[in-house]
Amino acid sequence: MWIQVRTFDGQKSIRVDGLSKLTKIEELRSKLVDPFSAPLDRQRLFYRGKQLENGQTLFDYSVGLNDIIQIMIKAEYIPQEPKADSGFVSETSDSEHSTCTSGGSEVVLESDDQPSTSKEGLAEGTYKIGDLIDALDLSIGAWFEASVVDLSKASEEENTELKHTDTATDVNDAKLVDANHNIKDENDNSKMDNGLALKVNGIMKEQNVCMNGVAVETTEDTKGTNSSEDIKTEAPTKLQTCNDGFVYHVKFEGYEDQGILKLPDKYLRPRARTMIDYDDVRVNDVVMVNYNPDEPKERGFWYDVQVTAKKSTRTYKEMIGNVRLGIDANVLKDCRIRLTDEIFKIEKQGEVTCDPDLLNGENEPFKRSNKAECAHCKDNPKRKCKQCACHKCGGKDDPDRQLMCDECDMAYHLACLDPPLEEIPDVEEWYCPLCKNDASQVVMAGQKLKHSKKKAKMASSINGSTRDWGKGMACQGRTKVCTIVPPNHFGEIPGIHVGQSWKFRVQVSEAGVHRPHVAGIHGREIEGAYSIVLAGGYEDDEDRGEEFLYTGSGGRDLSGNKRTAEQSMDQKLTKMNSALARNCNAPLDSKKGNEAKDWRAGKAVRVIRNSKGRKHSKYAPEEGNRYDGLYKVVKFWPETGRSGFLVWRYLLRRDDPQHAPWTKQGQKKIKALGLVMEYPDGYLEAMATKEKERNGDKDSGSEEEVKSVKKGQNKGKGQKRKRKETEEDTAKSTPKKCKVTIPSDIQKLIDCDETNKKVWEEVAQEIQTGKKLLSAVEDAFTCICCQEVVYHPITMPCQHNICKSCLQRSFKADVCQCPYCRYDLGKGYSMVFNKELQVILKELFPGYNVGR
DNA sequence: GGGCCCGCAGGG
DNA sequence: CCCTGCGGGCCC
Repeated sequence: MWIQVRTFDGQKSIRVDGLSKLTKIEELRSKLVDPFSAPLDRQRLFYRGKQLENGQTLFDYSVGLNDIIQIMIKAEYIPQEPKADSGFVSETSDSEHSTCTSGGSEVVLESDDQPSTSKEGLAEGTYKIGDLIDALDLSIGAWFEASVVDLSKASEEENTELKHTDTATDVNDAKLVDANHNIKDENDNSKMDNGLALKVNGIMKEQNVCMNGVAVETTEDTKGTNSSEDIKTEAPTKLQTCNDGFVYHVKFEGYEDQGILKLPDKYLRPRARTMIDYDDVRVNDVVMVNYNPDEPKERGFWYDVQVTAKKSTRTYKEMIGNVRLGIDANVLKDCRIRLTDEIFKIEKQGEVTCDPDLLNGENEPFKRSNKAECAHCKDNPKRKCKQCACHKCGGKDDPDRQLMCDECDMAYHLACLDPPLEEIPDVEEWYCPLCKNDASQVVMAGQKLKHSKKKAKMASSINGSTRDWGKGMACQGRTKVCTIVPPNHFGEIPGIHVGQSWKFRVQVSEAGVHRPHVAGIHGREIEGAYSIVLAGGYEDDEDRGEEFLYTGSGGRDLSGNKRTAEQSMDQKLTKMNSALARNCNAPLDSKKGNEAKDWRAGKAVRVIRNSKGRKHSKYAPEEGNRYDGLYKVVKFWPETGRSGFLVWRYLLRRDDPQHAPWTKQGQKKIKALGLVMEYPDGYLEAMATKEKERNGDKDSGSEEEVKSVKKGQNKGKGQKRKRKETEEDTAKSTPKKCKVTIPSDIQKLIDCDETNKKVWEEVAQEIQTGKKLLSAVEDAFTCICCQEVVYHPITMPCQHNICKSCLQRSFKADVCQCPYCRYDLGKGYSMVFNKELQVILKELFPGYNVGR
């Protein structure tokens, strides 16, 4: 086995050969000393977030074949003269100061509510304490109902910066849902908002960032408020927000728990109270409406909008307008306002009263409703909601008795927890059952691994044997998974050609051709068998190439952790044996077996032949495993096998338009496609180093050989090499006419299409001499069904190129499968028809619904 | 060359 | 969770 070791910066990466799963970490380290110039004690190794410790094995950490281990090389310790001032002081003071001052506002957590010392003689402010106003939320630019709770003379600092006081300071409060839940919800919302970073009230700390963009930095332009002269007197570089020299301490209605915000008069105005009828709104009017920039059909927040158009029918009224995000330049153009039953006049300061006493009775402002905080339950207090209330029971009762998770922010009733809690726990952080890591499973750096339940149950740990599992592929797992088709896919795998071969069974599994590593039949009892491997594992097999007799599985005693054994009991038609029988187009008879009348109508089985079958079969490949195409089960029956025990036997017959690999045409195609044995990544290199070690350095020829084999490994490369050879050949024999290379498709046709070979050679020549345009033949393919050459094939979603006439002849719209490989085009999984195919299918089958 | 026996992945 | 298995490498 081999793995990759890479430095953290990715600069250096090496392959380490000669490992086994049971290799100890210290042994691995010794192999890294030279390549990384890293002494043993300075190596730190990491895999999947764990630091590898001496004494453990690669298997303990589940390190697999070709996996990457990261190496960190510790710096050499050089004792230094201690310095007098080691950055201690600057570190703490720095972080204290810089927090929360990012935008135009500052969040200040005051532990005790200090009364303002400068309150006397402040009655001349624009607003009075207790005034009912609308206040602008700077982060989203919407107006909220608020009231003035205090005011103070703007200091020099406050004249330029907004200040915010948060009253929720109790440590326990931070844990309580009531105090924090809203914040969480809004955070979630803001994630979804497209760059608008919409949040309620700009009160959370994070919002300082948002404020930057929306309001504060654009205060030079003050067209939205009263006295612009004041501003002009100020130095242009300094941000000016206070017009009357006061800052108002404002409480937002419905968001009281989020504290008091200090705002200048510019961001305040008398509470909206006058509803305007839709019909009275004129174009160019500026009014306040409810709008949701993210979900225009839903309720949102209250924004000022300049109406640009009105559209109405008998039943529906809407306005088009430019929504102002705040009082400054940011505008959302041409928004459709649908909530036209609620349009408010924008009140001007000084023209109306803000005094709550005077606003009583008929004058009392209409309570406006905002966007629901919980998108799930729309804030319906009667509805249970596991998103905004207890995540266990959904109950909204007892908010004080709910705990919020510090990871997912979901709330839980103390009583809903298992075990239930009596009190809010006195801990820094609390994690809900879904987020909490099992502390017993966490491995700290330097700690030994916790033994896993799974590994404890394995044979190796039970019998305590010290036997090594080998340095090869015997105990390796997959390094890739086939996702092109589901595991229960019948028929051909797109992209896999007849004749393609793999050295190891695990690779065949990775390719999706035959998934089990050891088992001969892959299938499901009630569905059928998808693939089988012929490897001469059962003595009753008989291989005649186009047809063969296969033996079912079972009837063996596998005790002692064995994978194979001699027949020692009768086989049964269950599990995989039953699966294979179901491929036969005949009812399942588990006593006598059955035979298909129309054998081709059965389900196709992919057949893989393994080199081990060579003992009895001349059709087996020389090396590894070869995909031989699709076969059908003609009949199945029970019989007494050579062992004297009953075995189930199956007759399979080839039914695949692709030529078998042992035929002349098959061979040609394999050659043309450049198919060569595939080895696992790094395998050949590992073999080469092994060989080198065995021979010493005297024989370097073997390595060369390996390299040349590897070059041909990749199909593409093999093809290229082939093409290059032809080019060179032609260059030698005929004078060079043109530098244009023959397109690979044409080359393929020259190689495979015996009957039209001359035609294709002519075409190739025409291309090379510039007589024919490349684009005209780029689309030339052989139809996978009739093998005719077609210029514009129909490419099925399974990548098969099929000519129009073949598709027309064999495609069944009601079955909806690729006529060649029976790839399910419609029902099984989400396959998307390309446009070209859609058009063609519609043309061929007028009633067929291709658009899904 | 034959015996031994392991993880891994798949299905039930 | 348990049962199954037409691999594969190493030791004798």
